[in-house]
Amino acid sequence: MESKDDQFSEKPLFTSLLLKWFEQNARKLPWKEGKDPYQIWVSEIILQQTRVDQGLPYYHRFISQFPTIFDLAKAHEDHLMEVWRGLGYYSRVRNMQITARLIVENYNGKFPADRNELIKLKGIGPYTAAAMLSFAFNQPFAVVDGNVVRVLSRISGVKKPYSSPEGRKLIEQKAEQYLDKTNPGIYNQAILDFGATWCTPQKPKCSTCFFKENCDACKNEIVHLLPVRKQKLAKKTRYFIFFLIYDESGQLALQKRSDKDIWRSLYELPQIELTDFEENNVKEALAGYLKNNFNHFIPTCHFLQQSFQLLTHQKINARFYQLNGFQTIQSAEYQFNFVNIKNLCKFAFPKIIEKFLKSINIIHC
DNA sequence: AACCCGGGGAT
DNA sequence: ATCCCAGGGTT
Repeated sequence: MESKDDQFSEKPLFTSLLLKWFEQNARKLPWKEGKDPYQIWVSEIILQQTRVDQGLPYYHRFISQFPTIFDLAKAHEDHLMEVWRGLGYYSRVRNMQITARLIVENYNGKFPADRNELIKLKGIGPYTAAAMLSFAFNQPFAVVDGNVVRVLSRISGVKKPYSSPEGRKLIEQKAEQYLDKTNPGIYNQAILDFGATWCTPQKPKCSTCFFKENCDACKNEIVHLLPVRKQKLAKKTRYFIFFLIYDESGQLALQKRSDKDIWRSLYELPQIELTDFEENNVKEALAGYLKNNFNHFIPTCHFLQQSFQLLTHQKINARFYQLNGFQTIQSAEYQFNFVNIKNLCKFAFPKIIEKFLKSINIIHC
């Protein structure tokens, strides 16, 4: 009686309040019903980077198609993909079958209750291992997923991104500190449900939160700023000038891009890259290019058009010029090749090049 | 450490 | 459009 109270009061305040919150607010989810490691594993893999609402119907279908790990191990790949279709991240299900076969072969169909063993399995990383160990085997491992990072960042005011070594250390330390080691499964479920339904990314329910008096982010009114995400690299802006060059027989000059940069191994027009499109800079670059590459007979140079392309990490500015009066005899050491424009369809171009070639009506595919 | 994998819901 | 989701594998 007294020991029970002592035990309760020894828990961190956050832990006690979270467990109390969970008593009233637990989500009912099918994989919480039993403690079958196989079903828990299936649910955790499905829920990687996937919302519960989205994954739920897939979970039911998966379990009905592959009720045991033996069914999964001997399933045909087409059947797997049919069940997984539309869920995304398809390597998840391929890795599942690799792991299922290994578990059947080496472990008689039963997952080992050992983190060092689980973590070796395809598709099981730190999160999924902790989830399986705590949910199925009641071992004291704290889950750390997007929900947990958000909750802990806010209540503890962690301003380092989880992706940084310092941020990761802080969060993992807090996760370990708050974990209820006597009931790790319950605690982990609680913090996941709390993150998913209360301490949400947008519009968290701070005004009715059990922890608002103690939450660092809430007290300092920086909830909306946490967690700090890894800074996306600023979009680099690049400036290319592409040259449309025909030889005497009407063939077009192309060159292949290197393996290092964007558009690797695609084809493009002969090109120079500038630091900007400031007028004098462009003039100098053009003059230099013509002088260095066509020193016996300088072609004339006409501006055709300008265009833009937005990539994930880069903003591309492109200008296109046509060079007239090119003479093949001087081309021996050029890095580009001349291609019959009838064959242009065979080459893979960056979107911005393809768009240009279509705009001047020399490819149609 | 950076990049890749993906469809979908919320804003 | 952008963010983010019960992350993990590869290079």
